[in-house]
Amino acid sequence: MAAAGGARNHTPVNPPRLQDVATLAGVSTATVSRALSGKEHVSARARAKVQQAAQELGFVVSYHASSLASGRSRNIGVVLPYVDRWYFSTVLEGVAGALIEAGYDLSLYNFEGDRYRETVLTDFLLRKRLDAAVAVSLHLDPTDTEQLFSAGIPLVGVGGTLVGAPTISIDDLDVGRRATEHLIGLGHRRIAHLGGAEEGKRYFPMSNNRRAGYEQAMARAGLPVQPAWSLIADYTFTDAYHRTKNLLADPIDRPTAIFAASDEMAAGAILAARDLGLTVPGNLSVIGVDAHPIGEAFGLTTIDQHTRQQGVRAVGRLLEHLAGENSEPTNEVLPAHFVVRNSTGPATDPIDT
Amino acid sequence: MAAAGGARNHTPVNPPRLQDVATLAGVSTATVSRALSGKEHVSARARAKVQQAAQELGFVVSYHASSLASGRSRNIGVVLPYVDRWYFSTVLEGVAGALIEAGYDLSLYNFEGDRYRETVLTDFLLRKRLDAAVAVSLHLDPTDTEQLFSAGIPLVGVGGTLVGAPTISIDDLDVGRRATEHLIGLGHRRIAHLGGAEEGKRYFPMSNNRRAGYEQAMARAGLPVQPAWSLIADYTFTDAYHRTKNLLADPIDRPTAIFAASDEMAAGAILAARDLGLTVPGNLSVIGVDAHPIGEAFGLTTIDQHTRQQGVRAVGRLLEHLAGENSEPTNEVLPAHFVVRNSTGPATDPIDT
DNA sequence: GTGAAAGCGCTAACAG
DNA sequence: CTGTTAGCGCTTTCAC
Repeated sequence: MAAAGGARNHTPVNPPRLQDVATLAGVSTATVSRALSGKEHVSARARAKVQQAAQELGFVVSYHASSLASGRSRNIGVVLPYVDRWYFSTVLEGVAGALIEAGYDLSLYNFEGDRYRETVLTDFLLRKRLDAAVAVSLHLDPTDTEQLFSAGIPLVGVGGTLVGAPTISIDDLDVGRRATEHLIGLGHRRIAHLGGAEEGKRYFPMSNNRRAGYEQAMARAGLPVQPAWSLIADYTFTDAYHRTKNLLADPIDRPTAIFAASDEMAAGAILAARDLGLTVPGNLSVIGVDAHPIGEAFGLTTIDQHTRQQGVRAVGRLLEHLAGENSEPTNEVLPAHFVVRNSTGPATDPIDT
Repeated sequence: MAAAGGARNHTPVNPPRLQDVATLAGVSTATVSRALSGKEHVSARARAKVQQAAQELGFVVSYHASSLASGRSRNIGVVLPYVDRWYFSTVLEGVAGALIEAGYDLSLYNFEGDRYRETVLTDFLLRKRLDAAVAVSLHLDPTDTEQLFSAGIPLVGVGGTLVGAPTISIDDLDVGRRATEHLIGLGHRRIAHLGGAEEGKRYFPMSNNRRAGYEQAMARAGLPVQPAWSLIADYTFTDAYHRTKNLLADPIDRPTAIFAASDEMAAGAILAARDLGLTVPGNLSVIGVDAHPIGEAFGLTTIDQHTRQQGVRAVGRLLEHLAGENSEPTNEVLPAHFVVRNSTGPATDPIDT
């Protein structure tokens, strides 16, 4: 038999059940249930009595019982590869806020890179406790998604494409192109790119697309893309700092501008330039992507991808899906905007003809 | 009646129930339940048959049913004021990892400052779906905690003290004192502090304690604490950058060293100094707290508070508590260590006699 | 060691 | 509009 319920370490009071409220209000449990969940077919009078009684008893429905009986749990899973990185924690803030507003609980599943990928997918996500899930910047095989779908868990993706599910993202190719064109428009011809790695099967092709946008813009302008100037970093400030320092070490043959795929990397690049005695944007222009708060102090020009909003919109899409609307597995593209500060300026280096 | 179960948007298969496994294995549901939850009193043979059958059917227990019947949900709540700030997201990573290892689900509750404080405390936490909760750097009134306790939700705090519950923290007073003494030991006498605000009732007195440690060290060394040099910032890089710039503007009357309560603020201070043409540590020494990854590129001297580990330990403590051990409401102090790089050096400014 | 059976607390037909 | 009544799928005594 189940535990008698009650507190585990203090005043062990038996929490009131729906039946208690019904008795006190002088109605049936069915009416209490309807009244409390805001359903139709309850007289104003009954509703009032029920609310009064529930209030008096300090009643809160048991989610387990409610979920078991109804098949819905008002609980959404959020699956991501990292939580201590800016992009992910910011999307998470957006998702969490939107979920609270909608009255949903949030179950967090962190892969920690690939470490818990299998465990989460196999042991956690399938326990039928989720109404749906949002996958942030994750690459899920059709096998993985199919498994979730057939467990009755609809999915919405953020940050790229996901087979068979609706997704929210920005146009990374376009972002890469616009950032590069901003630099080209300022007269730069020697432009390097600091992007992310492909990262196996874990990620959406975000990094690749921004890099492709860079290459496309360069090609259109008839500019060469030197392999040595197309760097791969791990999206951290420090890694970008070190790689940029090496990149800029040669005073004769160095770029006059850098397009970094994230603001943290862009800021690291700026610091590296300064440590080398170069001025920004005097000797080097730098543009990033994100509108990360650290960019302000660096005077960083960037493209705002409205990260938090991506999370908010993902929840919106999910709720629409749950309501049976807009559940086509299409990709919804969110806009991204320039934020021009002063890390980018006209190319002046005489070397750069 | 409840929904027939099954998928919501693809192949609507009825998920196997415990009964199905029992039938296939030729035993009773009671035996299946025992076997699958690793309990005693099951013959090796029965256990094997059950596991085989469960495997075959792809059976996963329904957490709602299981929780309702047992009163336990293997679900822990994590409550914090922000998730998009480094300290919190890093503690969260630690908590999430430890929880996955232990087979627990994680429900995330983000206050967003104070925005959802009431909502979370009132509407979400009390729904009897949590076995316990960890509160990260949160100030909870005895009223709040008592409410949780009597709802049967044990609590563990991280980052300070919490009335009536076990807590994990570092010794902030000591950290503040050691950081300041490091500076004093290098010969500095004009030392400023960049700390956080008291922030109403939301936070643990972390900021205050680090500041108190600073004041204590200064007093012991017979050094004056100028009010104008005891700055209050919001823990962000950018705010620290601006405040430090103002602080250092006066070339005659300015500090030769700064103790910042976080690495992000310390890094912002370093950038501000450089923008003013000052060298670090030549003209200004800076020390932070955190071991934030950004510190490396800045060569920042800091005190590592092993943030992730605080989260891991909190879960450890919680599991002990749930197992009935070590449930005294005591504070467990974790160590913090110096990481000396090159943002701190001997005081050389002639002004500083 | 194993099975029968009584719930856990709530929801949703269905009948009235 | 409201009450009655089956369950939702599992855990856990209790008897065998």
